[in-house]
Amino acid sequence: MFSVASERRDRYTQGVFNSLSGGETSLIETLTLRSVALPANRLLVGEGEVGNSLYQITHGWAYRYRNCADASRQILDFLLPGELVGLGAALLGVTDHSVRTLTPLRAGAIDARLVGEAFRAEPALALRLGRYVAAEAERVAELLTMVGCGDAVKRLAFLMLSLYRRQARQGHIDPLNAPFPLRRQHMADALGLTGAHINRTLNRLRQDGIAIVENRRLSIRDLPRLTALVEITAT
Amino acid sequence: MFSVASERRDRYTQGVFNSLSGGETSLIETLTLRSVALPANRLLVGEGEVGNSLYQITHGWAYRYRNCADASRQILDFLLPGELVGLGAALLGVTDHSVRTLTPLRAGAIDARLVGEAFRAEPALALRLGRYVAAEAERVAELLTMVGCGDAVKRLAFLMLSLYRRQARQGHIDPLNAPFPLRRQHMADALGLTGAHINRTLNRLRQDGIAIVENRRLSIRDLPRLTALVEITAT
DNA sequence: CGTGGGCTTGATAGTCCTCAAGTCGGGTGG
DNA sequence: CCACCCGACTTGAGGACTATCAAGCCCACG
Repeated sequence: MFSVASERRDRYTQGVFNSLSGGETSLIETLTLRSVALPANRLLVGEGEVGNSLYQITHGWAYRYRNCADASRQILDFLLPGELVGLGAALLGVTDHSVRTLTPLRAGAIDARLVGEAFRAEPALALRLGRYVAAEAERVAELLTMVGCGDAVKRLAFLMLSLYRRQARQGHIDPLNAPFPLRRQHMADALGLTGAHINRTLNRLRQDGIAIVENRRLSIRDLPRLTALVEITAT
Repeated sequence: MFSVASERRDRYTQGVFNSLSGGETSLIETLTLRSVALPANRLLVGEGEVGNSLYQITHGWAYRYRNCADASRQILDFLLPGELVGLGAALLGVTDHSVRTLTPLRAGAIDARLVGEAFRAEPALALRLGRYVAAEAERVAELLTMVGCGDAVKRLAFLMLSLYRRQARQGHIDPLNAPFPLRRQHMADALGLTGAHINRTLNRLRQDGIAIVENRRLSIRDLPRLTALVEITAT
């Protein structure tokens, strides 16, 4: 007897809830509330909410960001299928950032009490959640490093590689035709650049035969050189 | 009967281990190994270590950073007395960044098994650790936002305010004479600027009567304007 | 078929970097 | 106690990278 929710979990939750014990699984199932579906570019979690909203993405991408000044924002991380939204908020009690859908998105809403329950009664699950938070922090630190130390080419190469690898880790992905649903402005907001300059930089990467972004897909033409751009290049 | 370790903890651990239950306290005491003392500018944790090293700082400051290219690095966070070093590494099993002392430093080394034990047997302590990791991630996200969206003045104002507030939260600090042991190069590496430009920007803040950094101390002359620089300023 | 949003591209300007030389201060060894 | 020395700081000139602004284009959508 499988619920719809558990089938979904089997297929998509490779990063967080895979291979759980029976108690953990039943706890999660008890606290999984409902499934939500949103179009692209919708607010999932608003900054400053006293969020009881915890989601696990089943289909589609989203991104976390903070508003800066008037019209500018900083994208902190992209969220892929299988990943959690709002775990940090559930732990700290407040959300300091917003989350918005990048593509049409489906997600399972989970009762935020899962977190408290996990720490109280399911140590293995709690540890998993802790590691998830640490891994997320890891990614933000990596992005900060690139924004702080790299020029436009290096930052963009990093973003491409990073998103490609995260997808590849979950299953086979064609490097010549990987999903890459970011618009120019998303890349700009993630990397601390402008849309216009992103465009120029993409042109250069295309002309150099390194990578092409087209039609919301990424085609990596020269993985070694792309990797070299991220690892070696100074400014 | 108080051990040296527990006295230290009473006075300095306001962010992490304060007001613990008896079981938690005894667990920590069991796993607190020894005290270490280091001069300034020494490596505490090296990148790539399979770190069993978990510390709690008792005196002095340190900072986490990642090496970028050849000679450049990105400082991710500063670590103040009472805070933990190496918790992320203890959770994930690998360290992706280095930690270096900023001032002469004393710290208590804690057996990294504390983390596992906490999750297994002390849920309240585990939750506290989880929150600590989330708060640390929070700070990195905030720094990324400033580096991504702000000009030099805004970034520097943010850094001053952020470090001042973290100290003020732990006890009363004179805004006109707050500890600020960063060299130009540390500010540069944290904010994605160069030492030379940090210097010019500090000059402007001093000439505008907003803040002065001198002799490793920070003197905030106009807190409202300093705050406004961080919150309002666009470009 | 009109419209709007995203993309593209050019010209111009600004912020910040690079490089380099000179100053200052503190620590060390004689 | 003093001379020396090294690292940190300071300041200037020139240049690189990226932002800004603006206009035209293309496509998807209503």
